[in-house]
Amino acid sequence: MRKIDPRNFQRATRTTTKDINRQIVLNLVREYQPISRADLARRMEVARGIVTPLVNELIEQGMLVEGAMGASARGRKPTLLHVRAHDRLAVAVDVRLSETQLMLSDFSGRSLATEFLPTPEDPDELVLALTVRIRRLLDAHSAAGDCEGIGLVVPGMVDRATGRLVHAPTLGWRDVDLRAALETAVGLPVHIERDAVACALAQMWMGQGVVQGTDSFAYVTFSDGVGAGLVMGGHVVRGHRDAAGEFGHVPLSLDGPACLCGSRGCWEAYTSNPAVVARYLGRELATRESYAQVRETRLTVTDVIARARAGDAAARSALEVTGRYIGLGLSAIVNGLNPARLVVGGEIAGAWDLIRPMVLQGLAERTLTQGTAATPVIPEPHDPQTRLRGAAALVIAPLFAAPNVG
Amino acid sequence: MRKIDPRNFQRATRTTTKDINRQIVLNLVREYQPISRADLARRMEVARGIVTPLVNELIEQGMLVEGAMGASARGRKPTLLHVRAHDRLAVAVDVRLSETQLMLSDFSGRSLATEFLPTPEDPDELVLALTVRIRRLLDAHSAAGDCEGIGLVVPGMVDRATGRLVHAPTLGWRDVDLRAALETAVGLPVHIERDAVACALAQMWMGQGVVQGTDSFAYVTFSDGVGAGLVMGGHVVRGHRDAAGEFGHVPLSLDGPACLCGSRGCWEAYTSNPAVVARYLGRELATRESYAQVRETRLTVTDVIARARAGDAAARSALEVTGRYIGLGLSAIVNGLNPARLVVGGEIAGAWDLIRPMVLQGLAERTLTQGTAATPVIPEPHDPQTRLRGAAALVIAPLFAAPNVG
DNA sequence: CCGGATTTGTCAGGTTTGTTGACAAACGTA
DNA sequence: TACGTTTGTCAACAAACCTGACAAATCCGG
Repeated sequence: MRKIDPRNFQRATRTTTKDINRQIVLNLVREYQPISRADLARRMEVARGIVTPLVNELIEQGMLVEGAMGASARGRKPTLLHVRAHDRLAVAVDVRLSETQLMLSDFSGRSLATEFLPTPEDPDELVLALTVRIRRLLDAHSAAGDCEGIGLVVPGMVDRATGRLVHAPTLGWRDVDLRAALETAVGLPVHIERDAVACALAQMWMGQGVVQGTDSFAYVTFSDGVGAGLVMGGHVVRGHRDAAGEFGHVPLSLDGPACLCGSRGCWEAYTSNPAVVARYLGRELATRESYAQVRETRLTVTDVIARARAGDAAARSALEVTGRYIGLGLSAIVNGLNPARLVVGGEIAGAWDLIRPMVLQGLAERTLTQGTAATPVIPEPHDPQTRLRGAAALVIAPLFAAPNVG
Repeated sequence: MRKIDPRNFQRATRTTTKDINRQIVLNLVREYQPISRADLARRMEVARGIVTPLVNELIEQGMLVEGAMGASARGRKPTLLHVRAHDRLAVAVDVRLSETQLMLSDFSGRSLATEFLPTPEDPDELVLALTVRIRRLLDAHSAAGDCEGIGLVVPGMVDRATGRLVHAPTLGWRDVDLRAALETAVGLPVHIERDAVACALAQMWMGQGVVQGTDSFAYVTFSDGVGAGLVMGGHVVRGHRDAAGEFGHVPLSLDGPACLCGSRGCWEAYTSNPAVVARYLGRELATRESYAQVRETRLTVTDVIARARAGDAAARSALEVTGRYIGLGLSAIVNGLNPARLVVGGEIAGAWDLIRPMVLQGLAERTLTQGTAATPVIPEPHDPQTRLRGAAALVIAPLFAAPNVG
């Protein structure tokens, strides 16, 4: 039940009905392909005569293609429809502190090529390096299809209206206009988004089905920082200034370990990758400097997980304690938003078998009802593809989204 | 940008365009009344010929009425349109531990009559008592118009699909089918909702403008418990099982004061009414029993506020400390959802002048950016009308909401 | 007092859709 | 080969937006 904003509404025109139905057809094909016109009509509960012009328009637009003839027990064989995906390309870029990844992807999410480069310290250099590599990538695969846009995933806050990267704490960048710079350099539309939101989009649009059938979930990433991408009622929740999802800074304790945000006792200060390593080392994250000291050990969460699997009791215990804190923090999301599912990403998700009981215990400790305590928590083992798929989704998803009216 | 759920979509029919535009007209009249057809056409950027049939349909439905002739500098005078409100009634019911309030309201939110009764311990008795009083109320005001429904606000979790009250901790009720019982007894449609959500609806639909022009805000109530009603993108966020908004149980400290939910250190345990009184009395809420002891003193937050105003330093200090905790907890909502505004309701909002600086300090302490730290916090001094207006909105709002398609 | 200018509300005709029902094409089977 | 079944298309109708014209109502200057 949405209120119509009398200052900012979208009037329905003569073509609105068709726009809506065309988009429904498109999404049905995407979901059930290969599928015939007659099948579409049955799923939409309309006569076949309505579907035909919608499909033809989508074919003309280049969104759908006709494929082979299908099988049928009796009667005329249907011509099957597919989403046109294999000759439409998107460049996905994932900027992280450790490295920047590029992927050339088709519209089904299939990867055609991947590249890595060290992330430069200066954002201008990044734009330069990306431009060169994207051009080379597109030249090398020009036969594969046309590229329709670039999706750029960044570890920090974004202003969608202007496309500026407002603040990326791990990179130390502030107020950089990445979108405009890359758009003019490459000559393709650029979509920029925060990493956790992109991961949520990846689940929503290119996922393997763990959030299928749900219209609300939260994707929580544990990495250098902790953040969430939120989907409620089929909508991505971005908040008033695109700052929603920073659950990493809900307090677990007002005077707990120091957090890089400047506060103390944030969930992130208990569960981020440096926090896990510090816990394993028996060090306290009492000051900001202690983060640098932990980093200097060059020990990673992946190392800690490997040692735990090798029988290191201290590593195992550090992970289990972390698991409980993860569950405790998840309870804030569950109590506050009541999503149908929680998806947990990041390196620590690779140790799910080790931490699962503690996560669920922590979650149950602070949730209010049995129903919310039973919210399924699904690990997504660390997979660089997720963020890249999210980056591709930035280009692809808008073409499939519902038109907004009312 | 919403994804169309291929398993649960709403196809557009021949009348969808008109349905959307009719609802837009209705909302424009509601916002700008009195307003002429020609003005509506200008605001919608369509020809006047499109507006006329939409308006006539709404008049026929009984949603609009024509009023007096308007003034005009030159040319023919317009006939002004109004939302038909003064002869359409709704019964608003607010169930609280201390007492249950009834209001007979017209569709503009104007109160025709108010009644109070002590809340019975048994839900069946409540239905009985409500039935008698609602019938009497409607008989007494039968000349004022027809009643179109009952809005029921309860202090607890609700299952909207079945209309059952799942759990109301302060009342000690579990799994009560209030809606069905009241519907059959009175013979009018009953809409049931959690109190914080109803308060958010009151702001959204019948508010005095503090959230006008924003499509996202959180209404946070501080009373026996602490809860929030969330509105994001014009939508009320209810979550997967109508349990969203329970921010009262985000932890401020994992081993803080005991909370009635069974956990420790919840925001609620620092900021609820009993917590404020306990703070003033210098008592710790270490166990569940301590809540009963605090209640036995019969001291209320209103008393504490009065004493603070009278110069009681301990009272003043208790309120200020509470203010900081309120701000600290609000930061979780701001970081997690980034609403455009926060509205604070409950008794403590009546002491806003005393606590404001501490609330803002607490909020700024834990928010990530200047932008989010500057989220406006608007007090709504305790006003029993808010919840009752929210109850009325449960009946009224669905008639004005946007049709859902796509 | 009258004609022109202006604004409002309505209406007829054109266009674009959904909707309905009919029909040819394609296919398997008796 | 005849028949039933299924698919895809098309024509006729209805419902909505859209356009442009027009009558009604009002003010104002002469």
